[in-house]
Amino acid sequence: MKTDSARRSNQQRTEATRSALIDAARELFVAKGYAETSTPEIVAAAGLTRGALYHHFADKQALFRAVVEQESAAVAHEIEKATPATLSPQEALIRGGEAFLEAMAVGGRTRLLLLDGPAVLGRAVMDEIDNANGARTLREGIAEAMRVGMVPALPLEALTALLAAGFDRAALAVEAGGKVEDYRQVLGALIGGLMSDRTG
Amino acid sequence: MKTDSARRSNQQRTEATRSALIDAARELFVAKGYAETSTPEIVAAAGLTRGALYHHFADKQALFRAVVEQESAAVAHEIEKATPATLSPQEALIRGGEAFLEAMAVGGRTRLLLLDGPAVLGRAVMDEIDNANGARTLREGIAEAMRVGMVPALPLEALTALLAAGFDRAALAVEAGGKVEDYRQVLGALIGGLMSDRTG
DNA sequence: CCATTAACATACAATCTGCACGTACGCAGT
DNA sequence: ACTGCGTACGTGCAGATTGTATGTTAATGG
Repeated sequence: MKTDSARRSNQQRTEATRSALIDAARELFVAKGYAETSTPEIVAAAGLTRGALYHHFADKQALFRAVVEQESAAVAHEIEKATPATLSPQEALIRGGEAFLEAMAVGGRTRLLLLDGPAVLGRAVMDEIDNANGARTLREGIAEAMRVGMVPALPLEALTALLAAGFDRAALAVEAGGKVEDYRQVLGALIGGLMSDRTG
Repeated sequence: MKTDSARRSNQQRTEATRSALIDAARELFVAKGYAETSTPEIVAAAGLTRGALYHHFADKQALFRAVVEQESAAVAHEIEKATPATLSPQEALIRGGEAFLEAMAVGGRTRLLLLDGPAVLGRAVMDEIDNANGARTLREGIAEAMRVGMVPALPLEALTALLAAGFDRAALAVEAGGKVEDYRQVLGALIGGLMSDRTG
């Protein structure tokens, strides 16, 4: 039971090196982008060799996917933390949106999740990852709002996708120097307009 | 003044090979993505050598940018064609949106303009390209609608970006198999809701 | 008609990726 | 505790790719 650094179980070894690789990769992917980051760079930063990398991950893309999944889960977690089930659908949507924008302001999340992610992994994989994390929550929230009549009956999938796209774009714009207030205001107007709408 | 194939001026030579490279590159970039397409493949498809490519373009990325710019201009052109100045702001927005979705349904435009483009060239460059083409038109249309009071006073830049993001996402979703009608309906509801809104 | 330059083709150097091979340590069975 | 095996790596290699430097041909301008 000694937590010695030289004497560790295989399980903790694996855990440690996987984390080291993911963390090092994350930093480089964020700083230089996926394509411009080489595996020698990554393993050097992690204090390992490419042998370790290709033992734990099928290829460079699989490592990138692990980074993206971790990041997506982190964002989803922050959103869930901000939207307890006790909130009304309306409050949940608003708070969730706030939490999303705040979470996406961290480090290089926009680049990982909104730029390189879709291009490297493909939109289908990204949708899958999003769905396993935050997007499902959003869709359910909207469905709930629709059931209560807060929002007109519209194709759920489409509405979810378009709202998510708006939030994504807002996160991108804010990181690029746009004023958060502007985007919050427009997002609010868009959602608010929807709620007082009969257009169908 | 002979348009002989063997006897041609430098200008038409340049024009011809640039087009051949861009066309061949477009097809491969669409089919396999930017990263998975090699320059030997491109020049082989164009019936040239890499010498020609690197003579006309600084690097692979510059060739990709040329492809993206051509595609963006094509989309913008189709939108302009569908929105003559005689239309009311409201009609122009609706028709423009329709035209956009239709134009984006062509070949691999979503991949070029919405997936690989932002990742390879960066969001800033893509914004620049969009602005030089279609986005400016959209912003002016919205500004006009705002001036007439059709749409509440909101930060113009933000509103433009979020609406554009919605249309982008709709184009993506439609290509992925989503029903056009669904997205048109939601898009309409979003815009319609905005017009009958006091949220500000 | 000649000098210059543009428009290529070819050859080369530097990387990078993925895999095959080799090794040492942890782990289960006896 | 000893042994056989699989896991967790490190190392070396082959193929491919990018950008550049060098050479050649053809067009252009004086």
